[in-house]
Amino acid sequence: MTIKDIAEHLGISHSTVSRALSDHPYTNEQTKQNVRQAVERLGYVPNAAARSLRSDKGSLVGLILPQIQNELFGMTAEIVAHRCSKNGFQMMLAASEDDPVAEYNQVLALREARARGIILTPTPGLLEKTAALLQGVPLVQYSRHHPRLAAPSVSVDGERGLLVATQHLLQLGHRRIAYVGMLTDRSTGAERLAGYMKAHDRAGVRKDPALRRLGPSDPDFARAAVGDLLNLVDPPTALLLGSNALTVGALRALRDAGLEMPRDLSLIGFGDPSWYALWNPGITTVGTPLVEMAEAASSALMRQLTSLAEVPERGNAHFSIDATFVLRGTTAPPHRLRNRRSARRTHDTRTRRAGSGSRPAP
Amino acid sequence: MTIKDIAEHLGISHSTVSRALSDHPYTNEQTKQNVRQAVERLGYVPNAAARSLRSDKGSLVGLILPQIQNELFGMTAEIVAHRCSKNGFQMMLAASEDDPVAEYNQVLALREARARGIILTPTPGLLEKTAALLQGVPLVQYSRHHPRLAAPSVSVDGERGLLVATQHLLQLGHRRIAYVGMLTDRSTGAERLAGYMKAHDRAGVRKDPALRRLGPSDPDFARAAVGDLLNLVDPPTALLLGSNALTVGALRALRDAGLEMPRDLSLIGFGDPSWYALWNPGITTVGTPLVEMAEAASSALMRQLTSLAEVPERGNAHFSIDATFVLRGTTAPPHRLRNRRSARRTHDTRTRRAGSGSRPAP
DNA sequence: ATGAAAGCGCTAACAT
DNA sequence: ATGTTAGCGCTTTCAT
Repeated sequence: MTIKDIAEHLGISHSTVSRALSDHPYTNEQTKQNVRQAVERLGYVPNAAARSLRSDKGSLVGLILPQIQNELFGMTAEIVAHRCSKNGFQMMLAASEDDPVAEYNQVLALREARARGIILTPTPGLLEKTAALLQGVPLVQYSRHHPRLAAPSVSVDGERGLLVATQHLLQLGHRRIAYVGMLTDRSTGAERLAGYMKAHDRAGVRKDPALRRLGPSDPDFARAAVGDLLNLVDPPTALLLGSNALTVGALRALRDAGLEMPRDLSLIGFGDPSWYALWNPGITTVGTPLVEMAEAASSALMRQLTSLAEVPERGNAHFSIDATFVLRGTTAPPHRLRNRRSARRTHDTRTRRAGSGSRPAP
Repeated sequence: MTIKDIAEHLGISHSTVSRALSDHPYTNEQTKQNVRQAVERLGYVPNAAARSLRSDKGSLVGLILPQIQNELFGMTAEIVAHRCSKNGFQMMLAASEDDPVAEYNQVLALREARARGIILTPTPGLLEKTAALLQGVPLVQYSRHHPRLAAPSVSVDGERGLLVATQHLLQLGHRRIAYVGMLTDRSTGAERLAGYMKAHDRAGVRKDPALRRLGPSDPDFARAAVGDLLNLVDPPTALLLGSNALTVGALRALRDAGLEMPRDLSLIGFGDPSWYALWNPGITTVGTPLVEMAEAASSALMRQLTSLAEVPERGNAHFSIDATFVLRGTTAPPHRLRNRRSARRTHDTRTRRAGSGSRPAP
């Protein structure tokens, strides 16, 4: 079923059909009716390929995320999709699974489909040819940023987030605070670790390297690392996690060890999936404001796409969204300092902002 | 940058370039080298629209899910995407948010892009024109099925799942078992309720309509419904949930009421996100075997796409995947029957199959 | 207000 | 082995 079939069926020319369908001003109203009716009856569906070939009116926007089975990225995808369709774009989602080759293929597919713009969470090992492919395409880096990519980025301020979280523990009296986080090849891993370190430096507290465990953002890694930390001669009194997945693993290790929080150990998680609040006691955490981040990324891309300038400014505008420190029930003064049981908190859902950072224009 | 530019640059014809790029057998090896080099240097990226216009070799497959911010559908998307790319297809994901109009637009976009096949979780209010648009397209219904769609479906056997769960509670001695589930306009809602009912009938236990609350699959609905149930003159001793979202809401209501499980109330959730097992005590639940379901749906679609038959059989093959009954710590005999504390279970991760159902060929 | 015709970038006969 | 040519379905001048 093509535009020509419709034309033939109606005994008119195919260009008239095209005009009728695109609501061209100088077209007979009656003809429009006839065409619309025929389209309906014959079940004609326009061919997007032909259209975008002729007039470069493609409306595809690509979103490449490391994984989507995770509440964080799932929600991101939903929000970005929403924002795209509200602006007349069609979003295409792909999962790179942190594999640079898969990432390359996805970027290639998007470029072949002449995507108008891309939002990408770059893998640490981003291929050189991928970066080349991305040249000149409206791009926004999401959640992570790669040095090779000269494009604006939107990410959570992990340094401040972990700084505030660590300070909270230090203030409670903890001196042996463990950190299980991601490797520093990811920008996020490096930043979060830096926050943890900085808090110690500022407070003049000695940092024990044995208390830092860096690895992949995988529950199993955290489970092993935490199990290991608990067996130390001088074990930590508090534990900080560097990602959502790592928090899950830590929780598992703690359950295996039969430890109770915050009695035996204080814990601050990362991310804030809905079940953290449901946990008993609620999990104190460094939350990532998903909605704000996704909105900011969408805005940043839309700004590039609708930019009046011929060459949209792809400057290194890095938007840093503040993390949210959510104080719940898994933190308390270390065992040896708690002499009054009454000091223990229960379900506290107070929330406060962890410092102030730059914010993108709405 | 087009194929013509490359040809001009090399002083050859554009068809030679095309052949070189597609590795045509009768092509000079040297020419191939030259072309590949020029492509690299000039940064040529093929135009997917032009290609699919000429030779209907589109490789797009659509996946339309109600929401993706949920672990269930997120994982599904990931698995389907994986299976697609392994078979040379490119997956495009869209979220309908259970809005029939959004659903229509997504199906239309997919049809316009000449998608080769679609996997869809139909909304209950599927539009007639959406069904018309889906005519003749390789289609698989996922997780839910709509009577208007004559296409194979893959879904979890919610009836058996809830039957087994209810029987478990009845065997423990519960006689007042509440069920908070989805409305019966969704096929899943109707089936799960049916399982709950059937278990009562088989055991000859009276069903109290006041103990059944049906509504949207929304945590807030469940929270209110459960709060209400607990205030009954003769409150339930056990609670069954009909979806993941509803389970979250129920947990919230129970926490608000300060109730402890399974001491004050037995609970069986639905779905099995990773944190159910981490909960203290572990949440007994009717699990949905995501991986199996997603694999089955992918297979069902791939079978249609690679079918040798001219007209692929779009018969009503409904694949029903068995639910998994996961026995953990939130179920116990009702209060009045438990006279020995020792009967209480802790973290039990034993798993068993809830009956046997048909299974698609691998 | 409508028809005729050109051309978007590519592939695939058909020539050479 | 390579060049020439004809479309794929559509939009968009340019005539009429």
